[in-house]
Amino acid sequence: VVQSARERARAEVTKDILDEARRQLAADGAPALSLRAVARQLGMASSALYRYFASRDELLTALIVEAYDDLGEAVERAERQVAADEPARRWRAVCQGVRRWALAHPHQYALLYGSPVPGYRAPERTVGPAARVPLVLSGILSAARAEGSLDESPFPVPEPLSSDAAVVAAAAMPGVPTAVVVRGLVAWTQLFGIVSFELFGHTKGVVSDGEVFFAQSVELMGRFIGLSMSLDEFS
Amino acid sequence: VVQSARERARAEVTKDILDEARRQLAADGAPALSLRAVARQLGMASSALYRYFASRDELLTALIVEAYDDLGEAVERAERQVAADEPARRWRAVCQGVRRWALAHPHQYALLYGSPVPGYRAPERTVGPAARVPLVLSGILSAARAEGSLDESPFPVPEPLSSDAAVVAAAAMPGVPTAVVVRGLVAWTQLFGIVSFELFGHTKGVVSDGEVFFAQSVELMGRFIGLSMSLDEFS
DNA sequence: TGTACATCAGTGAACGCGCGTTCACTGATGTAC
DNA sequence: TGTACATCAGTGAACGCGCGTTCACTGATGTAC
Repeated sequence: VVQSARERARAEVTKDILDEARRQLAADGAPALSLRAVARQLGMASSALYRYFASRDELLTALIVEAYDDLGEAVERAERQVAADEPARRWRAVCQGVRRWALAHPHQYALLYGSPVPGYRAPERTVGPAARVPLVLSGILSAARAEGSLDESPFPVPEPLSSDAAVVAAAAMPGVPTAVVVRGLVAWTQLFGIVSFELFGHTKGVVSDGEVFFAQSVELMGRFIGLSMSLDEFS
Repeated sequence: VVQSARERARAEVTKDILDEARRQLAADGAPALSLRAVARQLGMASSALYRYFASRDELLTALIVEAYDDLGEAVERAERQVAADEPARRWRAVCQGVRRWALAHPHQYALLYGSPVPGYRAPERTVGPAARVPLVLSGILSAARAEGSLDESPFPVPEPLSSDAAVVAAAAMPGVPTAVVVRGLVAWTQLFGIVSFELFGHTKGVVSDGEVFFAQSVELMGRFIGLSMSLDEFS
């Protein structure tokens, strides 16, 4: 792949812009991010940025995609470090991965999972990256089910319901019963719920040790899903 | 209580300002709320607002307190409409109350439970109103425990953990075992997690019917807590 | 290999807008004697 | 009951700031013959 000087320069400047935008996002949060500030820091005219991003929203979108991918990669990496045939450990690794990434990147987490930016509509290309964590989770469920270690008994779902709401999610987990899919979705919302609450300050004055509470939550929700979470493996 | 004309006028103008601010918040979201726009709508000079609120942050705080109280009241009202000695129904009522309020007031919900406003620190006086929903939840747990209908078996918590993290929350529920308190906290984070996900668009393309999924979630988490959720009572 | 033309990155000025907050002031309401 | 003074709501101008986006332009890089 041969790149002309122009192409190389373009790639480099694009990267510089993203780097600086990411830095400002991490430092001051998404609402404070401005094209002019980025340009100023890079020593270029603010109008020059329009050669690279058509608008502020496009820059925001690039940062969102980046953040989803960064989170997805961190979570996938964490999962890869435990044995593939031990769903309980994979579940723990994924949950801890999400929390750790969130604590390390609070403003990017808020950009992804906090209040939607008013007037901003997420374009199609954020969907794929946003699906990485859910995909990892459904992989764990599928694997546990396949190897027969999934306890399907604890929580039967009233029938008229189970058939309905989770159709789309179920497509990612062929063979997994709908009742289990629903439990997985509930655990998914709980995972991000607890992380958001900790990060956004809602557990202040309620929970004394966020890390310990989170670890407990992971154990409990793991069992809720039907994974075999042996107590002695818990560290 | 006799009010001078001045006092009456002051109370009225204060109310007008809050009404208009609430209207703009509900319409465009917190980031778009500006003192100048409020003043403009009321036909007064923007500087006049400073006789009533020392800064934009103070106005925001007033709106936050108001929103917490509105949510708290809605939830308490919903709970009061079911029998006090049926914890399962109370749990359902409270969850539905939270979701309904959130759907009816998305921007206020986002103000309370979305990304923290950068640079804004919530003052003490938001703490009480913010605690209303958690208090209602802990009341349900306490009542269920007191009447002996709480199943404490399903999820034992590893011991080194249970003693630690939930001390503060446990104080609101004397007599309730720590393991149960932790389960309650987990359910609490799940409740707001699922509502946030629905409201902020993270279940789009995953869940087809938000209402049905939520109802299932409520049943499952009710059982997770240890409440006796009889299937046939489910509507 | 050299020339003519097209493409493209970057500039700097400008448009049009909005914001929070301060300050000296006017005039009305309230209070003390 | 009437007067002198203090309190307070509201005004309008100003400060100082920042923003996203457009546009005509320069000058360098790339391309076709």
